[in-house]
Amino acid sequence: MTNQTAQSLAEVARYAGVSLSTASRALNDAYGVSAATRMKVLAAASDLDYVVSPDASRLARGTMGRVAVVVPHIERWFFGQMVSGIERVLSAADLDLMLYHVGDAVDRRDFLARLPARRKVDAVVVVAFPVNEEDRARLELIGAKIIAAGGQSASYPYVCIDDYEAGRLAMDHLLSLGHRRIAMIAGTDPDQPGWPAVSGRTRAYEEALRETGIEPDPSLTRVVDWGPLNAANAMEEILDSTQETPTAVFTHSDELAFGALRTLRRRGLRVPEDISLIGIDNHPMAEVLELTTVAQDVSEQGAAAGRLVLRALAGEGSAVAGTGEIAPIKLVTRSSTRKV
Amino acid sequence: MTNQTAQSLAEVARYAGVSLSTASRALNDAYGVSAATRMKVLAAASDLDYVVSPDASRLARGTMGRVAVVVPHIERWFFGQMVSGIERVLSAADLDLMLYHVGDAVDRRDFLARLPARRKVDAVVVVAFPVNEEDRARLELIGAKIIAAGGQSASYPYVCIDDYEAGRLAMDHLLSLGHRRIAMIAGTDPDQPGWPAVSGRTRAYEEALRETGIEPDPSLTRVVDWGPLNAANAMEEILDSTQETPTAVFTHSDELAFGALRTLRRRGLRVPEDISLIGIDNHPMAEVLELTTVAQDVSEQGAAAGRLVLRALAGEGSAVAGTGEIAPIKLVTRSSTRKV
DNA sequence: TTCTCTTTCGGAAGCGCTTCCGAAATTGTT
DNA sequence: AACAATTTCGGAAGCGCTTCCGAAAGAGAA
Repeated sequence: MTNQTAQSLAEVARYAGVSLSTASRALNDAYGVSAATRMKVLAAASDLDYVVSPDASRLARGTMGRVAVVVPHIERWFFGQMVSGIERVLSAADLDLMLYHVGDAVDRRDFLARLPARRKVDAVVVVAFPVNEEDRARLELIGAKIIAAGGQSASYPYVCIDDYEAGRLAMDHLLSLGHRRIAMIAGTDPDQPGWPAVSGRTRAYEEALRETGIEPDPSLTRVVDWGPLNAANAMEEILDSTQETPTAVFTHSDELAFGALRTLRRRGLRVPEDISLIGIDNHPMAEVLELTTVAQDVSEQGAAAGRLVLRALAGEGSAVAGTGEIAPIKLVTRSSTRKV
Repeated sequence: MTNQTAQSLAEVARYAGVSLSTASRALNDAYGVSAATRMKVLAAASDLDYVVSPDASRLARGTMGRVAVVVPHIERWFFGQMVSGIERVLSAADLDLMLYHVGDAVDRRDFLARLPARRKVDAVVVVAFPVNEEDRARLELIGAKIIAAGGQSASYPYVCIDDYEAGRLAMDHLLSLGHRRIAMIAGTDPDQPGWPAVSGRTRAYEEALRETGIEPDPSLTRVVDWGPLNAANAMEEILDSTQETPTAVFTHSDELAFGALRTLRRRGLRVPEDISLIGIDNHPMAEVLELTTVAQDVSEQGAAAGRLVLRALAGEGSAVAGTGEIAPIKLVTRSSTRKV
């Protein structure tokens, strides 16, 4: 029974003995076609192993059924989690996800100059990545909704954590353990010039200290590109540049903490006996390395972003500019921190 | 100068004062249209901020310009790297990448039942993930090329490492350091039933031992789902179930090694003083944790897979079934292994 | 200057589908 | 049984583009 495959609706219609339009209706509308003929068409379609060409369908219908997801780094944990969450809800909604890697400023320019005008997508999700007013305007002009994930925005709906709160959770934890001399390794992305240079996490560090009556010591602070090795170097610098070793280190992310951890171990400093260490993320390796951290569910944030897309496409008012979701965070105490 | 945007080629043609067909040719063919008129059209297009609708273009042309990338886990390092490499070459070739997450067998069934028939893509790259003969046939029927990444296949082009070789590199390293009592933590994916149960890495373990005159001891071996924590447990089991502690541990991946490392540390076993540890991958954390490993460049494998796609689409004979690329691997010696 | 050979361009068909519109068939009403 | 109200279905236009084909225009040859 090698039943041939139908490549077009026309073939199915002919096979079913109805007109093209009726066949189309049977497959979609479901109205204006009798149950009997619908069955006939459906049977024919199944017989011929036919499925509509979504492209032609959309061309005629005028919608895309696709959403772009733009990430600055595909390979990092955070972005993988995010994409995974987004994919989950988009695929459930039968939307296709087109992945775009936009590394540096050049890429970004290129991407925004091309995709938008190409009207290939109904929406674009930008992950931890800024879109300026002009680009936003262009995108909206062609009817593409914008959603931000992993970063706040006044111009479009977003989902992210409260970076300041996350920082405070970490810092307050250290302070409550009695730590006073606390170093910080801050993460930054040189390729994202538009991104707020000083994140809420840094602000949290400074304010938490000041509220405890401590003036932040610049020699205890380093700003590095995300990545464990950079943090490892920063940790060395910090240890070298100060006479009095800090009793705790707050890093902007777990991956930075891992790097710091390496340096500490190499220097013979035990964690947490000699020095406490805390990160942010709850990266899977954090559990393995017993790192105390501020947990966030990135995959779930991705899912939330996906839901924002769905709402925006449905034209619901709830997905308007500035409407954001703040994802929950939570201190996860492991054995990398202890009383001073 | 709020120049309005053109939504269709027709508008551009009118604006440029040429016919629709001429405008189309000016934008594509580049043949059969004089330089002067081409300039006119190009100027008009630029004036009106116009870009062709790739969908309509493809509908008319009959090609998709898209390739599906199917991964069982988006969020893991390996897959992130792979996708990142694929994306790099596809986007350079102006192909869109549609990402599909296919977790378990149900997803797989669903995916293969839908996408193929939907003729949405020109090719599909399956990452570390089996496609049976029937599915392959269906995909080819609709003209979609298949490429495998991170796994071998007799039915379509692939790119992967030689797992056996990788395992041998690791095992031979340990053996050459004098280790004789070597444990193994093997990785497996319960959601990938079609995947070879016993990978080349396991075979390498056994053969390397036997060649040295050692009969593999089952109590020194565990097979776990990928993920550090599982490996941590496996490591505990191994330590518990044997009187004589192994002098070295070979894990199928670095992430498994990380988990094993945790257990070893907790048990007070020093690496490498008391026990040597080796993995496969050269995961970024391996450098941080000083793990000796067998390095592979996964991103580059992704890029290679992308190139295979390009060749397959170009109809080149070099991308035929079974034609594979074996990516290079290399032992990276760090301080987690030493002479026994 | 007249007649070919090219080159350049417009017309029109068609990609596979949706959907408006009106004709035919069916059902209900009196 | 005759007529109106529905329902079901086919015809055809059109989504935005590509491309074949042939006409018009320009260039070259005689």
